[in-house]
Amino acid sequence: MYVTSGFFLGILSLYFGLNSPQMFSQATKYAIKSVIYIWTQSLEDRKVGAKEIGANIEAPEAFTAKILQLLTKAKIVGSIKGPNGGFFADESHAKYTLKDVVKTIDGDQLFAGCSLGLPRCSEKNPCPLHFEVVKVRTEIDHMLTAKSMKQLAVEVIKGNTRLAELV
Amino acid sequence: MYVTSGFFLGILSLYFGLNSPQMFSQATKYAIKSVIYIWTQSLEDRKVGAKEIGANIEAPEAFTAKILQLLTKAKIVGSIKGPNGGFFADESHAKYTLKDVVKTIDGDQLFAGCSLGLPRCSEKNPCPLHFEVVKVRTEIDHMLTAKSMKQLAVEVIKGNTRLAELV
DNA sequence: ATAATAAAAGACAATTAAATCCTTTATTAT
DNA sequence: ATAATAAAGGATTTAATTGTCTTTTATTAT
Repeated sequence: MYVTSGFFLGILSLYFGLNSPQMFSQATKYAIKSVIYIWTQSLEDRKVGAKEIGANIEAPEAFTAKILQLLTKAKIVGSIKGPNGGFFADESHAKYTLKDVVKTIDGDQLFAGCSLGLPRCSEKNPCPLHFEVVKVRTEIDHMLTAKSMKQLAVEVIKGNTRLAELV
Repeated sequence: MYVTSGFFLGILSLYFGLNSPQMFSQATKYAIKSVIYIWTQSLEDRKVGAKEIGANIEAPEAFTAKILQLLTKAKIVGSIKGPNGGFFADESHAKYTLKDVVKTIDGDQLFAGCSLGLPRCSEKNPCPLHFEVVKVRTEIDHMLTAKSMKQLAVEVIKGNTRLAELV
């Protein structure tokens, strides 16, 4: 009796299950870290390029550059082309919070709409999770609006929090 | 002067941005609704097939069947093959909550790990969101453990909540 | 025993998100 | 003006998630 050619295929078979949906998309995580990093540098009067940002937040440079385009278009940070250019933030950007960043990249589905996907879920017509989700969203809203991106950067500068692994 | 062939391509150009990460993956949403639906029927002593489940929770049948396999393997519901078979839930399944369902399909990344992806994020070494995320997760944990799947089904039977659109 | 039923399992296709690469545009220093 | 720099824009690739289809296995009624 011979071992069939399909023997090893079983090992490679795709395990369905074990996804990993998290609070934020990967793109939003990079966006949050990028904006905070830009602020840490702008508070010391340095403009930064996509390459430097990617390196400091441990994110792929090209993908980070795409995300920076969206953040710039949304006016959450500023950018200047050419030599001595780069991304920066100043007082005109000081009002923005995590919520603005998250909405720019992921949209508002973390805050709005039924968590089970029912089109007409409401107080009067709730899904099984409706009222508990309202409470969770209250906390999410607080998390995303409590501090400005600038304030979050100050904490990083102080060494109280960090954007990447320590070496 | 002629309109170039690429004219309409611009319209089709991919907008980067506007993703939609939500609290739960689509698979988990179907899983939650499936288990609650199975319970509503089991409480009236009916076993149900994947086809009926898919129809009643407004989910694709074949995909729902895959999810049911995982739920069955995790012993969150029971199943019996063959004529008069189907999915069901009884007192041996009465202890399970939303948290068990979510963990089975999505894993525990909604509750565990750094929301910004830092490998060694902790109280002593926190990311900028760490302490706020802890508070959000307390609420998420409450939402997912407050009631058993059976209790959620009772609310649906009573007409207090629902799993699909009303007609 | 046999046919019918329904879940389990596996392979595959489509869609969306993540990531990369190449070209164009704006700016600045020489 | 020209070369160098850096963001903006576009097209494409890769990977993960979502969704479908077909075959196999277990069970039950005839």
